[in-house]
Amino acid sequence: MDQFPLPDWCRALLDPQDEHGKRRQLLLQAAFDVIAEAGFEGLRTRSVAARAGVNIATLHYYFPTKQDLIEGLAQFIGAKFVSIHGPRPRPSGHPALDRLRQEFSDARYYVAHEPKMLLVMQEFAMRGKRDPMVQKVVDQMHFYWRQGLEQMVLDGVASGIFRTDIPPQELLAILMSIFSGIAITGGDRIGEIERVTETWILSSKSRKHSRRTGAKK
Amino acid sequence: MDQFPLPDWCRALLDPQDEHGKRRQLLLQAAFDVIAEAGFEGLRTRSVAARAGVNIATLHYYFPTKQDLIEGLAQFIGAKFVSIHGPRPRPSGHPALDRLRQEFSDARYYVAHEPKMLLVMQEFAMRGKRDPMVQKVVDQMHFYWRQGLEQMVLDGVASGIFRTDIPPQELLAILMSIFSGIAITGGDRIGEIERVTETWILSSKSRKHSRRTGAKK
DNA sequence: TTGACATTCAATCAACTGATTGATTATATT
DNA sequence: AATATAATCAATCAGTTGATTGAATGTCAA
Repeated sequence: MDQFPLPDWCRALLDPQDEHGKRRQLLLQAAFDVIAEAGFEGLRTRSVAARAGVNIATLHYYFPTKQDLIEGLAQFIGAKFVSIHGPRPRPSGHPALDRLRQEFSDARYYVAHEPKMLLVMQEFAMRGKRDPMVQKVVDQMHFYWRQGLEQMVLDGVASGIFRTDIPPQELLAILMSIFSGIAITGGDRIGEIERVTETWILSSKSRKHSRRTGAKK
Repeated sequence: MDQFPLPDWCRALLDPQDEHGKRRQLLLQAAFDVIAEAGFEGLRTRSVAARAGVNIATLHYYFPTKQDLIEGLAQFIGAKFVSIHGPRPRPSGHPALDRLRQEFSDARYYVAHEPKMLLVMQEFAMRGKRDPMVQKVVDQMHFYWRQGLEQMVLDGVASGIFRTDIPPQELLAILMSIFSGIAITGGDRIGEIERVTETWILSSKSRKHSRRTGAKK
């Protein structure tokens, strides 16, 4: 959505200049679609080639093995994930609160406009359990996400906008659980969850910020 | 662990008398193990038969098609899921709080002693998206779980042990998100999450109950 | 014993699947 | 023009996979 600072490890994948890179992306997008529809369970190199409109041998020209294709796609969606965001919430004057609301905005955006992304992400998270190369990328993304949230929590507690009677690490743990839960439960009720989260996490003296004027459509 | 009241739809599956039923369960357990190790992605009828120590044709005698095996397993783990629980928490005098702590106890127990169960459950949840018959069973379990939590929330709010300034449906939504999150994030930090949850959810006048004397090993 | 039924398995089938081969075409370089 | 390189594809291979067949084995009642 907006421009966010991207981590180093994902820049190269998102702006292809050469034909070779574009062709690669076409195949990766095809693989993405196939997995979104049929899961890893139904991922066939032939399906990917057919969807991309190329011969099966051409696919193997760009990705010598199926595993190469999968690892390439892991990088691809990893890069996409950190570059796609929901609309920025109206600034509240408190960076930590803005960051929290951004997280919910992202969640809403993915559920509404990029459901395939969440689905494929889940597929990769599960595959990672049996595929070290995939797990590496998953861990990378998870670390990046966790780091951002941790910074938010520390900032929020330090600045007094978040309640200070709960250790930051505990806040971080439950927030991560909440957002992970949203991603898999499909994300109905995000509105309710956001309201409760703010009620819970904001310090009593900062409750005046607790509600925005209206929800974006 | 303890005896819990079981819903009707899962009794028949758990106490086999006849040889036929036992053989069936042996095959289902084998399928469970294969999925736990390789996911649906790696589920092969031959692997299941081999692990059960029977001929592939014998498997097809009990489960004419692979789909039959999968649906049978869905019922099987559905039944197991409602019958396996963590140890009962020490009674606090408040049913709703006991129920909440039971939920965390269950979460701990599954993470520590039945990690395969959580893994396979996730596999089925994902497969359900492309398999209506599986989804039916998944929905059944989800509904059963949700209903129990909803009852807890309503009870907790009505009895005043839970804070009353948050609508019950919002409490329910975020609690489900939290527990879903725990199940997939692997469940480290359950202790922290439980502490924060109680801090958040208990009404101010009932905080004296908020901590137990010690955590079970 | 005989016959009906349930259970098991070796052998096999047809379709699928990841990957390779060898030829062909397009583009760029000398 | 001649040569090299990149890209593409039809055809094919070897191994896999869900499922079937038909024979063998066991069990129990008549």
